Order: sequence, then C-alpha cells, then structure tokens
Amino acid sequence: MGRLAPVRRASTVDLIAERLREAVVDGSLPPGTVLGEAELAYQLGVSRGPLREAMQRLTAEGLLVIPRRRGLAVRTMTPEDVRDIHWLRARIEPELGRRILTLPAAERRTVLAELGAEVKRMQRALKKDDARALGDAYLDFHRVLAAWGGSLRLARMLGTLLIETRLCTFSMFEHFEVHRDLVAEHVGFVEALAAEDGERFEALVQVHLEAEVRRLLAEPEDATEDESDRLLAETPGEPQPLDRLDLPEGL
Amino acid sequence: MGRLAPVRRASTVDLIAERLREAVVDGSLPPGTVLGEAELAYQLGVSRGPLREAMQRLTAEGLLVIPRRRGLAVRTMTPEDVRDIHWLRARIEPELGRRILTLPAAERRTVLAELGAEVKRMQRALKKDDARALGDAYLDFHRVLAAWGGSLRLARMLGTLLIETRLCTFSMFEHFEVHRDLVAEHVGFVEALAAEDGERFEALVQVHLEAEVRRLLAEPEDATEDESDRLLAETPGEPQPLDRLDLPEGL
DNA sequence: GATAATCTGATTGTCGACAAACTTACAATA
DNA sequence: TATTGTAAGTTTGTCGACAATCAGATTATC
Repeated sequence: MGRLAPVRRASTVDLIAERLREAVVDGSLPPGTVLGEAELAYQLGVSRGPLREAMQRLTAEGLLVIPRRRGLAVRTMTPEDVRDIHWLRARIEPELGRRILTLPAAERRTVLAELGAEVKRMQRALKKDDARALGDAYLDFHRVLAAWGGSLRLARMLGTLLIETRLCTFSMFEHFEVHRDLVAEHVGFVEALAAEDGERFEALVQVHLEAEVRRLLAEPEDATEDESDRLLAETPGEPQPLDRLDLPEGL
Repeated sequence: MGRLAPVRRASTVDLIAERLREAVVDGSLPPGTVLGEAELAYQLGVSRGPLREAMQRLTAEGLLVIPRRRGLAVRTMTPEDVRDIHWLRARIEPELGRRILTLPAAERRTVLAELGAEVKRMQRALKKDDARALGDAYLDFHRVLAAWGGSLRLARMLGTLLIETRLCTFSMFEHFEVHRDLVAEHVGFVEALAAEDGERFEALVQVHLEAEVRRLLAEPEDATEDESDRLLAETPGEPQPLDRLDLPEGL
C-alpha cells in the first residue's frame, strides 16, 4: 500500500506572498519601494484583505516593513544587516556539508548532480557576463544545499536568509553585482563534497561568506544621482530609516 | 541634546500576535488546540480581519498552523522538530558567549547581573518545585542571552526558537516538566562567563542542548489518535514552491 | 520671511456581510 | 452491515464600505 502525500492547494495568501517574494528577488521591487495597498491589490487582482495577510507574513520574514498608514515598503538592508545575515548563514551553511555527506549514497549522488548543474549555470552566466543569471544560480545552489542538508524548517529559514542576502546586494549596490571569484568558490564546494571532505567544505563556505561580507561592504553606496536618490528620498530616511520604524515587535 | 528613541505604537495586529504568543507560552493554548476565528476574535474583542493578519504572522513564526477551512491550531511538535530546533539553537547559542565577552566591561557586568537574577529565579522555583516558574525563568535567561549577544534579527529568531522549545515540552509531556539538572547547568553558564572563558561556555551550552533533546525525547508521549495527529498530518510545513498556481489576473 | 495653525485629500485600519467550501450526519443501496 | 450518495449546517475566504488618521498644502500670524 503506497502512502500518498496529502494534497495541499496553495491558498490565496500563499500565492500573493510567493508572488511578492519573487518580485523582491528579481529586483522589480527594489529596497525602499513604497507601495499602496489599494494599487497593489488591484494589480494582483485580489482585494485588500488577503493582501494584508500576505504582507504580515512577509513582514515576519523580514522582507517587508509596514510603516503605519503608509502601505508597505521593501526593506532596505544596512551594513549591520549584511554582517548579521552572513553571521547567521555562517553558523548554518558550513554544517550542511557534513549532513549531506551522511546521506545514502544514491541521494548524495543526486545532490552532487543538482549542485553541479547549478555551478554550470553559474559558469554559463559568467561567460555571458549576465550578473542577474549568475545571482539566480547562486541562489538556487544554496537552496539545493538547504533542501538536502536539513529539515523543512531549516530550508525555510535559510531560504529567507538567502532572499535577504539578495536584498543586501540591492541595498548596497543598485544593480546586480556579482564577483567573478564566486564561480570558482562554488566549484570548490562541489569538489569538497565529491571528495567527501566535510572539513574542507566547511572551511570553504566559511571563507566564502566572509568574502561576501567584504565585497558587499567594500563599496558603501556612493549614492550618485538618479534613481537611488529618489528612492532614498522617498523613505523619510535621515533621522530614522524607514525600516527601523516598524520592525516586528517582540524579542 | 539627548537623542530620543522614536515612539512606536503597537498596532492591533501586534497586540493580537503578542497576546497569542503569551497564551501559547503559558500553556493556556496547548499544542493541538483548534480554534475558530469568530469565537477567538470575539474573545479578543477584535474583528476577524486583524486576527487573521496576526494568524499569518504567527504561522510564519511556526507557532500556528492554518488548516484550510478549519480556523487555526497550535502547532504540535514532533520528535523531528525537537531535534531540528535544538540543532539550530546549538549553532547559535554557544557563540553568544564569545560575543558577550567582547562587550565593554560595563555592559558585561549588566549582562552577568541579569543572568544571575534569572538563575536565582530558577533556584527559587526549583525549591518551590514550581515547574512553570522554572520554565519561565529558563526562557528569560536565554532571552537575555539573545538580547545581548546579537542583533535584533538574532534576538527575534532565537526568541521564536525558544517559544518553539516550549511548544516541544508541551507536545512531548503535556504539562510543565523541567529537569533538576537545569539549574546547575545554568549556574555553570554564568560562571563560565564570569571567568571570561568563552570556550567553556560554548562547551557547556552545547552539552546542555544535547541533554535537553535527550530529556525531551526520552518519554515519547503516546500520541493518541485524535485531533492533534490529524491536524499535524494536514500541515507538515510549507510545500516547496513547485506547485505555483496562477493568480486570477487583473480584473 | 519664517513659523505655526488649519484645512483638505487620500489612505489605512477595521468591521460587517455574503457566498463558496467543507464537514458531519443521515439515509439509501448492495 | 458496510459503503456510497445526499443534504444540511457551519465556518471560512473574500469583498466592499465607512470612519479615523495622517501627510501635504494653504493660509494666517508674529
């Protein structure tokens, strides 16, 4: 008697949340973007009720902020956030290698195949000098890691951290900006796993994350003309950045 | 000119979420509890709108599950969850000691004082054999650790993990159940910090968390085939975003 | 001329209501 | 007697509307 997985249809709230997450990830809603509920609800083809519910969820995930009576805004990450997020990632991701190496051989091969595919995507993107594609492959590489290396909770948590990482990139530079070393570093991850060298994997990931922080903080947004200033001005920034206003309460 | 912290009034949603969190923590809403929206909204004195928004937030935090068309239910933790949560805590909490030790001397003293106070609370509770008070002090001890050892994000994340830990206790035993060794272990934490021995602190916390898992899983409460199991089966976390349907596009 | 007070327009926060969906109970049939 | 089909009842999911609130602009005052 084969056991069937329970059917689970996504609710409207799920759909909206996912749609918004995508928009944040692909850059169509850059950090600092302020949106009105009515307008956004109309665009999504839903009423304000479910939209507001989805907003609460994304707020809990740290992607959105809800300034009182000002709709919603995409969170702007500060250098503080960059360090924070990467510190957390550094606590978790290096360990994932060890976990993956304890998997049955068959599954382990699958993981390696999937990771290899993502690395190939990265290489192709690098060749085409397509920073966006490179970033996407990067995201998926680490998602694969999270999916296989841990539980659902862990995968979800890391997934959020990864999207936040993307937000860091957008917040620090104003376009996709990915370093070339990135691909080489990820080749190293896969090699370490293939060699079943958990220690080495751990060390490499650690180094990678530290490098990422340096790269992200190296160029502290020289806020030059155009777009950036407009957005920055929209967020009543100076005394207190918008983001600080409405962080979810509680410890 | 003293810099004033911006006022932040809690929104209704914040209030509701906080109230629900409290109820979960103090055991008045044990795992598996199923609640109807209308009834609960009436009890809280709000309408269903804000309540539903708060539900989404707590769902994102992993405290609630929202079975379709069945209102809301307090999450029931499985042995899997127990391991998972403590694994995550074990990645983070041991490091907090090191961080606290890098604080300025004055603040460090404050931390030690606060931690000491919580330990005293634990001792008093133990003497009175008051498991609930002991659990509360435990919670606050680790909250202090989180508050001083990291960023807001980290404190929030750990706060959630701690509440989930409490849910684990309720799910495994159905009443407050705290081991006696607990107090001694925490005395050890404080001593290690007082001695500025980060290594030792790390090791002790690690041991403590492993012990907790053992204690929680030692007596797997025979999950009787009732409500809670059905609900759990219905909502095993979030599905991978493979199944994304399309939103009804713009009216 | 600059600061303060007032007004207005727009948007949110909240609520009540309706319809669809689901559960449960009951009845009918094999 | 067990199983399937049917129907009623309850609850959710969603929407539309109203009022309080706030931001921005305008006017008045020192």
